[in-house]
Amino acid sequence: MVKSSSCSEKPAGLKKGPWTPEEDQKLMSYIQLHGHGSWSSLPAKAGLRRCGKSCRLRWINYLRPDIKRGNFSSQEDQTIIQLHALLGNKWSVIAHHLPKTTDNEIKNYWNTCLKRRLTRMGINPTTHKPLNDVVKDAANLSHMAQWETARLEAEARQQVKEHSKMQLQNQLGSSSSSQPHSWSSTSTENTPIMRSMYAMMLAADDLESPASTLSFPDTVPTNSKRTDGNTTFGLISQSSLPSSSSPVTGGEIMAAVETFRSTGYDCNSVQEGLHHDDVFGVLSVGNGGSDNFEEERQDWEAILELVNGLPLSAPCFPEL
DNA sequence: AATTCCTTCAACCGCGAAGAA
DNA sequence: GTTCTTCGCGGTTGAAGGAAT
Repeated sequence: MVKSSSCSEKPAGLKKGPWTPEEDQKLMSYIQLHGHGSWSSLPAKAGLRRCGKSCRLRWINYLRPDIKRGNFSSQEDQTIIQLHALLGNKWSVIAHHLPKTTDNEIKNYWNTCLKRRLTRMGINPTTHKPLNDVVKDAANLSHMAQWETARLEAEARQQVKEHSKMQLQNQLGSSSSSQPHSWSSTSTENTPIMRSMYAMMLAADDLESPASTLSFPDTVPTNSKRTDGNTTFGLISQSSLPSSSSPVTGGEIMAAVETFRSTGYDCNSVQEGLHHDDVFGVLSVGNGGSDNFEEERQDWEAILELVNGLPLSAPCFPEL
C-alpha cells in the first residue's frame, strides 16, 4: 500500500488551522457553482491555499447546507447508543441513519456526552454492558454486530454510489426543494436499524396472521428507512427465498429464518454475500416497532433470547 | 481579578480501500 | 498484476470558551 499524501506533505505555503469567513465563502461559492469535483484539484481552482482534504472536511462537516448542528434529541441519543452497541465506532454508518448529521459530530457527541453519561450510569460504553458484567453475553452482541456492520456498510456503499450526484444537487438546491434526498429525509422515529432486526422476529411471530403483507423489492433500497415508513432489513439471503419479486409467504420467511439460524449466523458467509447484488433480500414489514425506548429494550432482549435460545442474564439496555 | 481546570468541537493526521493508469 | 492517486474513515489534538478555585 502506498502511503497517501497528507496535508502535512504538501508543498509549503498551504494554510492550516481554523478557517476564516473569507475562505468559507470561497469554498462555498466554488462548490455551489461547480460542485466539488476532484477534491485534490479544488483548492487551486477555488483560489484556496488549503489541501483538498481540508476543503472536503470543511465542506462535509461545516459548510454543507443540509446539516443540522448540535441539539441532539433524546430519540437521536437513543438511536446513537443503539447503533453504537451494534456497530461500535462506525461513525459514518451511524451518521447515515441519522438525518442531517455528520460522522464527526456524532463522534464528538459520543466522546463528550454519551460515553460519559453511560459510564455514570454504570454501563461500559464500549460493550454497552453493566460495568460489573462486562464479559458475560458480550459474544452475542459482538457477533450480531459483525454481520449487521457488514450489511450496513454495504448499504452505505450502495447509497454513496447511487446518489452522490443527486445528493449534491439537493444540497445546492433551494431549502424549499420538494425533492429531498432519501437519506436526508430520513426520520429518526423509524430509522433505528435495530428495530429492523426485531421487526424480522415480529414478522415471524405474525406469520400466521392473514394481514401480514411481506414483499421483496427487486433491488436493495438506498436506505434502511423506506419512504412508506416501513422498516427494512437484509438478514435473509435472497437466494434462500423463492423469488425476488413475488410476495413471500409466512412459511417461506420462517424457512429462511430457520436457514439463517442453521448457518450459525456465519459472518463470513454474510460478508461474502454482501458484494453480490442478489444476496440480500430486503424484507419490508409494517412498522411493528415502537417509539418507546422501554418497549424497544424489551423487544431487543426478547430477540436475543429468541436468537440464542437462552434467557439473558443481563439486560442489553439498562435504564437510561 | 487571575489562574487553573474542564469541556467542546473543528481540524489534522495516518491509514486502508477503491479505482485509475 | 502492479503502481499510483484519491477518497473516506476513525483516532487524536489543540484552541477556545466556560466553570471552578
